[in-house]
Amino acid sequence: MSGINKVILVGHLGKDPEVRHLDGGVTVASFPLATSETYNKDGKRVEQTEWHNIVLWRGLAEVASKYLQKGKLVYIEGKLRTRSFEDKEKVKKYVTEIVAENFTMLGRKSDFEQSPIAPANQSSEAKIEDEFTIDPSDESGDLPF
Amino acid sequence: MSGINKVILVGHLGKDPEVRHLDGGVTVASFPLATSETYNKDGKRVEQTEWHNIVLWRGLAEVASKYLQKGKLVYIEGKLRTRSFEDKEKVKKYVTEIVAENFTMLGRKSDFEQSPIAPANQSSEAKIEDEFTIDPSDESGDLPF
Amino acid sequence: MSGINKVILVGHLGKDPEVRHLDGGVTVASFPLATSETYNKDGKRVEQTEWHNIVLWRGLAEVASKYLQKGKLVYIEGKLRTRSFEDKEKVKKYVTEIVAENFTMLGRKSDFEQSPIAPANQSSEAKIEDEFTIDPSDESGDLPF
Amino acid sequence: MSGINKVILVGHLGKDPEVRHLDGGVTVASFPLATSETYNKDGKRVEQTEWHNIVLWRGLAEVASKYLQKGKLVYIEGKLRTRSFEDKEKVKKYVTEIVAENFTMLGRKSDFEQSPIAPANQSSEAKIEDEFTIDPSDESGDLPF
DNA sequence: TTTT
DNA sequence: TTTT
Repeated sequence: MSGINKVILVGHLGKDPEVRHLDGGVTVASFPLATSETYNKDGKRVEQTEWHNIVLWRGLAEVASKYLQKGKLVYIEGKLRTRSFEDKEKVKKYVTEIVAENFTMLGRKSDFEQSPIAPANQSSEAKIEDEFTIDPSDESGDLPF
Repeated sequence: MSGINKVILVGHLGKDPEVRHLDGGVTVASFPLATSETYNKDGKRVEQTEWHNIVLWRGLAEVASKYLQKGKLVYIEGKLRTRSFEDKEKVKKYVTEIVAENFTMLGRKSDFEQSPIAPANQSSEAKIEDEFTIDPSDESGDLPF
Repeated sequence: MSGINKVILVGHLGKDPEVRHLDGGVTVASFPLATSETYNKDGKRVEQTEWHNIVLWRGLAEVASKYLQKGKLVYIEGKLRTRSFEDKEKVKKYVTEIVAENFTMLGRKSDFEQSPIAPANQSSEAKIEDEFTIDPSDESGDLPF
Repeated sequence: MSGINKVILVGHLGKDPEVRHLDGGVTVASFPLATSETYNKDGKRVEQTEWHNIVLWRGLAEVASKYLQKGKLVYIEGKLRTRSFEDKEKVKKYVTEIVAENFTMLGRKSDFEQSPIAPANQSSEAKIEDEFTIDPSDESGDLPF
């Protein structure tokens, strides 16, 4: 029996993506993402920040490592996964991560142009877009009815 | 510049999916979906139903035509698309549709067993699941960190 | 029986919100929102823009009229509603709208500081936030247009 | 600066909700929720289940404690929150929870009629609905466990 | 610890 | 045109 396990986040990267290449040639990337919420408490603006562990696989990891950097604003869609691991003292611990299924960069063209990853001499064709969507399963065309 | 255009629905099919095969061999399916909302008005339970035009393409259309039928409860994720067309009197009109990107059947095994589309003599291996997820871009495996 | 009818959009306002005050003192605001999607077609970047009719009620309409303007980037959560109306020629037509349930402004603090709606002499206490979330309780009723 | 932190789940309760009344009179409820995913691996159906810690506050906790029980299928919308606590050995640990913002029961009327919480002699007027939506305003605060 |  |  199936269910739904979906997470939608808009926030800023706390660090550059950390990329690893596994034995089978599979790429994995991960980074922390902050989502902040501002609310009034006794007439004062309080900001509460939540940190999320984002994990991306294969093609998505490759694209993330190219385009995402510390500080960037990003929309992420994925699913929750809690896994256990042993720390250095061999104590079993749990982490909950968001396994990304697609992401979209939000923000300014200028952010990308200033970016250290965008070579200064790139052709206008190759310009990184203001906002950039990755969504492999996309479908379009004219509807016939 | 990109954005986000996402729809999430849980509701019942108003009709069996209508399937069409286009010239290029592409399959398209469509059906109406009802999402009902119940609320209290002056102490009485009022039900308000919203009807949605669901459209599915290619592989998703094929699976929908096999497993979905009038009355079934389904979770649908997709995007909004408004398109124009001419009616019989050549008047330009607009419709807003939900182009499905994946779906999950919700409900009971018994619903599927009673189903006219489930042949009585199928092996237990091929039994249609109580709930059934279609999500091509899915990714899993053990995380290496 | 209930269902789920949820829409999530991130896009730019096509116009300033249009605000109306109904007879009962209820405020309604509406504006078009564009969500753009960029994809590759035969090696070329193609941008496809979808336009959505956003409707906001009461408190949410008030806040929208204060903070949202043409061109701003906004996250909107709401539900789909299709309603019929008669055009000038008394022909029955249908529109599908997104009735907003909450929204969050995305973008730059500088956008807000430059804003014509932000008086230059406001105290720092009242400064409009870089991004700003509104999340009141849901609202419904008959749409007056 | 704000962001978006949203979780959407459809799954079954692993246990009855556990309800606590805090000193200030605030009610908190919590329960584990299972979301299962079925996929093909080498021609075999594999089921992977993810467990989520659901937390509900105040009015939402009250309604959950009345209507939700072990085994029920439910749609939950909420936000992620990771908090730290000390275990019995005074070791600092972290848990990630979903703080529910609203929920909808999915499933069959018969489920509710069989329910031990539905007194046999209630009038048909008071019958618990097949599916039932709760959508109060958001709630937050420090979790007491 | 759910569900099929 | 669904479902309860």
